[in-house]
Amino acid sequence: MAKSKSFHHGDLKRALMRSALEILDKEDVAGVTIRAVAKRAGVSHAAPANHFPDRRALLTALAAEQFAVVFDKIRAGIDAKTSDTRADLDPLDRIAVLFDSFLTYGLEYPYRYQLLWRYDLVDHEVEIVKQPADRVYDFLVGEIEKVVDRNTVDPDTVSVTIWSMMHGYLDLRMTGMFEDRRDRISGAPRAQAMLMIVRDYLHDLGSRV
Amino acid sequence: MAKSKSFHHGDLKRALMRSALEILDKEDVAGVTIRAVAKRAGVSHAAPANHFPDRRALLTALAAEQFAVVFDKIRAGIDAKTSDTRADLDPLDRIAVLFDSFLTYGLEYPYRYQLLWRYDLVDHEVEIVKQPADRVYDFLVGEIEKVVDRNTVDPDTVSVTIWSMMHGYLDLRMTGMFEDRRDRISGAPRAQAMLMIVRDYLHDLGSRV
DNA sequence: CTTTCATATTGACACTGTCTATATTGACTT
DNA sequence: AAGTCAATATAGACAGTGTCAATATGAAAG
Repeated sequence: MAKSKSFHHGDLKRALMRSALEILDKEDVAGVTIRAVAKRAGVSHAAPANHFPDRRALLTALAAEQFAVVFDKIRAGIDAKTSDTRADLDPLDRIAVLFDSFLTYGLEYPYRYQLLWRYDLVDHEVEIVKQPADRVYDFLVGEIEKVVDRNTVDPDTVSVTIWSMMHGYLDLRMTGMFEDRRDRISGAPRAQAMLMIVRDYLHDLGSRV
Repeated sequence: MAKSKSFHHGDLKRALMRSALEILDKEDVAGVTIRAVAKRAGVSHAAPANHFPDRRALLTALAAEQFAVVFDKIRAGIDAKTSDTRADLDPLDRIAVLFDSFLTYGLEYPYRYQLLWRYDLVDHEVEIVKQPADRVYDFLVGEIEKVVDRNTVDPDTVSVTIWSMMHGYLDLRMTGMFEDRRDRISGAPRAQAMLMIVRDYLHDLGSRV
């Protein structure tokens, strides 16, 4: 085997990513310093350099992994609901699962979620990030295209709009923008209400065909 | 006079904020370091401490100012359109102006816009930030309440949804999420198309009353 | 057993924010 | 007009950061 326990430390790369994630579960990405991660993994401050050329590379790898996690969450959610109802879900229900998976993830792991979109810390051009991120987005576009009539409205615009709404809500929540009176119904219930708006909108579009 | 030219430097506080903004127009907020701002203003690296206890305070003051700028933009936009048509705008048009002002600002000054929502760098609890930010948001809520029927849908949720969409689009654009095929119609035209969706949605809501 | 080379360590450098002690200087008091 | 005071600016230091270079370690290959 090539990846188990062999060298000085034994798969330090994985250990570093795990340490980084553990920090990210407690604090802001600012706390994920090379030195802190190294210390937590029990190695010297320069050891990570052998596996990640710089901090950006470490955080990029972490984000890539998490994008994949989100995609798996969506897939699992759809599978679960499908086997429940013993029938294929219609596009609106599948979009609802996407929406729900995303919001659940974001509300449960705010710092992980934030990392995903820190373009100053994560390289979104690199393939290991692009691919899993695309898979999620493409899924949304695919479902929207099934629902929407091209002659009535541009499916791309609808996709961008829904994705924006989803992300915007999570991002703004973390700034505290929606706290206090603004979010009397906060967190998941609010998200459900937002989903209803999307549902209504899409349903209306469908019936206009 | 108390604020013109008097002390060692002469209203260094203003000069520092101007320097910071100039940097922010060229690069990420990461480039807005205390030392860089000080150098640009022609003072020593510790001089800013007399006016801002720490970097957070400087960035908070900057964000506060910019929130006010955005609000003024909206107000000016509405005034302009009102004097054009020589009649009061209906709520949908006023929301359109809000939408447009925000997106124009965000697309023109991406780094300024991003600073507004960096809760790790800006104190959103402090009054100088809260007040101008609230004024913008309250404006949106006020107009939505005029359009929406409380029995059909919760106006708060609609406000949160629209605000989220607006912010989410700008934020995601900067990560590159909507580049390439995803945003063939990019920037302002895409924003216009999104606004259309909002318009349609709100209009339908209105006609259901 | 020796060589080899990926991996890990130590130490250094430039940069950051922030603290302390010191110097400057405009404005007010007498 | 002279002298005091308080606000403002400076210089230097410190701990922390990412990253680079030189060195050490040790598992696997010959």
